[in-house]
Amino acid sequence: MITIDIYSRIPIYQQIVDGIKRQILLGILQEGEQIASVRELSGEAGVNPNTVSKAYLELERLGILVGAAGKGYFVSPGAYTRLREKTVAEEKKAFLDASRQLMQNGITESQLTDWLRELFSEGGTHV
Amino acid sequence: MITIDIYSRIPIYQQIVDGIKRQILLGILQEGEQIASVRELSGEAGVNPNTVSKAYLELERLGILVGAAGKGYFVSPGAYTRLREKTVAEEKKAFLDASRQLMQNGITESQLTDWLRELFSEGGTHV
DNA sequence: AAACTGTACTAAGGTAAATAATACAGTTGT
DNA sequence: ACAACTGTATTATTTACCTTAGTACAGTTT
Repeated sequence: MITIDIYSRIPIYQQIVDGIKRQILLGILQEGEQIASVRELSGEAGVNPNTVSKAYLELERLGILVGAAGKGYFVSPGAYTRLREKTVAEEKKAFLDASRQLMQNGITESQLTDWLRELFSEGGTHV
Repeated sequence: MITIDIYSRIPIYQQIVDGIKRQILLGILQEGEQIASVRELSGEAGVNPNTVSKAYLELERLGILVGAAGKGYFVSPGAYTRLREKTVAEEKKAFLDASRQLMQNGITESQLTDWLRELFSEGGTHV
C-alpha cells in the first residue's frame, strides 16, 4: 500500500515513484507482476489519473515498469537488480563526493576510517 | 567581487549568500570588516535592494554577519571558524548517511575503506 | 539637518512545477 | 461490433516561490 500525503512538499507523483520503488526493493512487488492500473490507484489514493500516469511514465523511463495502453503496467524483468545497483551507484557517488569535500577541508583518511569503524561497530551492536 | 547570473535557476539572494560565504572562506572578507551596504551592492549588481537585504538577513540568521540600522553590516567575530565547522559538520553527516545506506545494501566496511584509499591516492597524485 | 545606514510593508509580475479536466486511442473479452 | 477496461495527449488551472517596485519608517554618523 502506498500512502500519499497531499500536504507534503514532496510532489504526489514523486511519492508514488518512491513508493513503487520501495515495494519492489522490499519484495512486495515481484518482477513480471501487474500493478494497480492508473485509474485504480487514482481512485484509491484520491488523486488525479494524470498524476499517477506521470509517476508510471517516470518509472517506465527508469526501466522499472513496462506498460502499454489497454494492457496495464507490469514490473519489468530485472527491475529489482537494476534498482538495487542504481541505488548503490548513487550512494557510492554521494559517499565519494562527501569524502572529497572533507579531504579538501583537511580531514585525513585515517579520520574517515575511524568514523567508519565507529559506525560499523554501532550498527553491529544495535541493529 | 560577487558575480550574479540573473539567468541562473539559483535565486539571486542565494547567489549572494553563497558569494559572501565563499569570500569569507577565502579570506577575502575578514572578521569584523564592514561589507558593502545593501544599497551599494544593490547598485553594483543591478538587483533590487530588497533582494540584497534578504540575503544579508539570511546570513545574519546564520551568525555570519552582524548588522544594525544606521551602521551597516559586518562580518561577525568567529564567522570564519563557524563557517568552516558548519561546513565540515554537514559533510560529515552526508558521509555517514551515505555510509549507512551502503551498509544496509550489503557493502562492507573494508570495501568502503578501499574506496577511500583509491580516492586519497588519486588526490595525492593529481592535486 | 543632511546623508547615510537597515527594515517593514504592500502590491504586482514572472516563472516553473504540479495538478486537474477533458478528450482521445489501444486492448481485451463477450 | 460493443462494452469495459487499459494508457496518454492536450490544454487549463493552480500553486509556490522569487523578484521587483514603491513607499515609509527608524537608527547612526557627520
